[in-house]
Amino acid sequence: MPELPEVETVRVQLWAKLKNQKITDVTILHQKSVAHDKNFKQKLKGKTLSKIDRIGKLLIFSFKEDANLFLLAHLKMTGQFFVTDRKGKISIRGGHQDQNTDQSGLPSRHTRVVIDFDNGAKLYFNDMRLFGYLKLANKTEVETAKSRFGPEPTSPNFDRNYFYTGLRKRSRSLKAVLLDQTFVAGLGNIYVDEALFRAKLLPTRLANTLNKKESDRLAKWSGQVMLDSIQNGGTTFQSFLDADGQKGDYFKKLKVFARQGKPCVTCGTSIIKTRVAGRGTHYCPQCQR
DNA sequence: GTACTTGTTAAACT
DNA sequence: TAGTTTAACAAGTA
Repeated sequence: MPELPEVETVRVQLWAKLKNQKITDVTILHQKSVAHDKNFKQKLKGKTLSKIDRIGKLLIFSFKEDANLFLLAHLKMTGQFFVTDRKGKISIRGGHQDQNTDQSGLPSRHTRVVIDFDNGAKLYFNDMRLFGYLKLANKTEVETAKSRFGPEPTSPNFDRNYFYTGLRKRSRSLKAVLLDQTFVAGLGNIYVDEALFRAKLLPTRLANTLNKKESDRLAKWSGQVMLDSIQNGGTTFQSFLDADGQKGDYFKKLKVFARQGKPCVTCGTSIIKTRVAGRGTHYCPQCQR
């Protein structure tokens, strides 16, 4: 489940391998993965990659030849990018690990799109469950897509008053509110649980019951857990692999996620796993209130 | 065969 | 109108 830190890690690595490279060919193996766009290949061929941006968990590719053409990429649950070099050797794996790829090489049975570049690199988009997508968009559509994202808690300019005001007018659980990308962008199931543990707040706590101090604590940790993860190359969980097939290191630092039944690192109480806002949720019943 | 997994959105609801 | 809830998507694992 790639969240902001994993997507950011992938963004940096893709740019390192593909910057200013021209697309020489596109192979679509599954139409759904390109939003059923019949002109996908024709529009991309011959375009030179000039930038890769990210907002929340969405990647936005720009091209030198056409300022009104963008490629939006979302990995959703099981999307993953691979890049191979001229010799076919894998130089990037990022996103959700596809067990099959290790055995059968590329393209694997979950490869949905292949993009060839003129330096001999190939970009593979694998997506087992087909939730992810590569989608072409114009400037207006990109602006619309961007407008649906709230601010990122990782930003140094993240506004704690906006956060507090937003919490006060929401009657849902903290878990649901933090997962809402229109309120704050970038957190997914893993980092929501981790941020709540560090802020000592229960996932079931209703957002409008927090005081300013608690809100500030949650704002701080929401950003900090993701920044820490980026520093460690993302989280590997069934799973995320980064450049050169390296596993993200952050998994080792998770304090509650996937630790149900294990002792809380702070107080030793058994970590609980339950369901909140329709999602698997982990917390310490002693430390979090 | 059944339950369960998750990011996002559309639709129905208050 | 805006916030909330739920189903749906999809295919794999336990």
